[in-house]
Amino acid sequence: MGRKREFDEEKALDAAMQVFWKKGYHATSLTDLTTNMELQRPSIYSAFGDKEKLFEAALRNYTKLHISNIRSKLQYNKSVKDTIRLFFEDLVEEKCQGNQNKGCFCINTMVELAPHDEKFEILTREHQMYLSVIFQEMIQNGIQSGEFHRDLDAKALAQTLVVSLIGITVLMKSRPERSFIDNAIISTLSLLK
Amino acid sequence: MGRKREFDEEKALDAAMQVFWKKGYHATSLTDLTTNMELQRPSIYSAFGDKEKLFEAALRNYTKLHISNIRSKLQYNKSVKDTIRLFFEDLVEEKCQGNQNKGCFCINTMVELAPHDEKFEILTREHQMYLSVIFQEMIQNGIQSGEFHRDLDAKALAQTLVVSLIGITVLMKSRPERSFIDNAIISTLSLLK
DNA sequence: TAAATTTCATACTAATCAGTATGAAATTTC
DNA sequence: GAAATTTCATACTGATTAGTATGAAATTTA
Repeated sequence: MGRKREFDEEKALDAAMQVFWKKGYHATSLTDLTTNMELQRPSIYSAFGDKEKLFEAALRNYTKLHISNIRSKLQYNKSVKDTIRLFFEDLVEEKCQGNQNKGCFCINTMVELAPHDEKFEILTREHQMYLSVIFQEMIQNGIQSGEFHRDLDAKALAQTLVVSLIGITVLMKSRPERSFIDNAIISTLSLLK
Repeated sequence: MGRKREFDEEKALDAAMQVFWKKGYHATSLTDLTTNMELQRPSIYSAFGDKEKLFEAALRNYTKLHISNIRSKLQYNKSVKDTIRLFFEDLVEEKCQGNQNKGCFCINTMVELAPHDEKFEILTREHQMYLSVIFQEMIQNGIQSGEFHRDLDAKALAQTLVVSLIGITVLMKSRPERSFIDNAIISTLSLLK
């Protein structure tokens, strides 16, 4: 019964994600959203609730995509260390180029909203923890296979990688010299041995 | 000639700095500013220009204070490594407590404004570069005194410390387990040897 | 003391904000 | 095909936004 929805909810959410990712929560207006989602206001409100609900949905959409993206980039091939190195180098490469310096939506939200809203404090924290677990598993594989020393602290090193990842992602927003980032990557990866 | 200014410009700027530091640029309204600066709108506009000018003045005020703050915390005493360790541990301690998770004003701005305004891209980048130079000088001292290996890359390690500092400062906004941060500090400092 | 000048407080502006009421268009169920 | 139901577009709401015009209060120069 009733009329059929004319818009693709998933596409609309992706568009919302892009806008919030680029501009953040407060700098994004409903007008920005209607323009980019190609939807009228009532459609947005009926499908996603208010601005904050939409933001949360967009962020959850992002973290899900982000995790699967990272998982595929970290597919085990030969050396764990080389895989991680390539991951970091790719990060620098893609963020330097076309990608207009949006950084990581989750990190942006950690800075903008986590201190003011427990919901986002938890959401962003759990995402980072999840990332550290992925790194930890990789490092453990490296230990098992003999690539790394037996007495390496996989958990601690994985958490260090996450801290480094955040630092690099944030610092790149100020477009520092390439070598600044490269040096940080080299030093950090030298911990894996 | 004319009436004397009744307010302390420096105090007003400090108050503005606190508000922008806590809430960021977009989430801070002129009403927030008049309340916290205890000034009427026309007084703010005549003394500092518009909202963006005031923000820039507040940020410059912050970076100046921040540098002198860090310089005093990094006063050389005995071991360079211990001094740096203490610096990072203090950071965790103070940000965990009373300080209501504001993080670093400069880093917050790097995330919120640097990608959208070249003026802030430059300002925040230069601040981070300045910090790395301070670390670099310390590490060079450590090499000179024999505390560190002769072949340590002081510049690269200093830049790594800055990346780590940023990562930790940002991650703490999501209030992760204390050990997460502690592990990152221990690992990163293990590069100084 | 009088004129000149600056600060400050009130009250305002036009624009934009998030969110919604209303009714027409479209589709389904009966 | 008629009634019921849902979506969509237009146009609106009251609140809040950044920024300012105006005049009174206060101080200085002459």
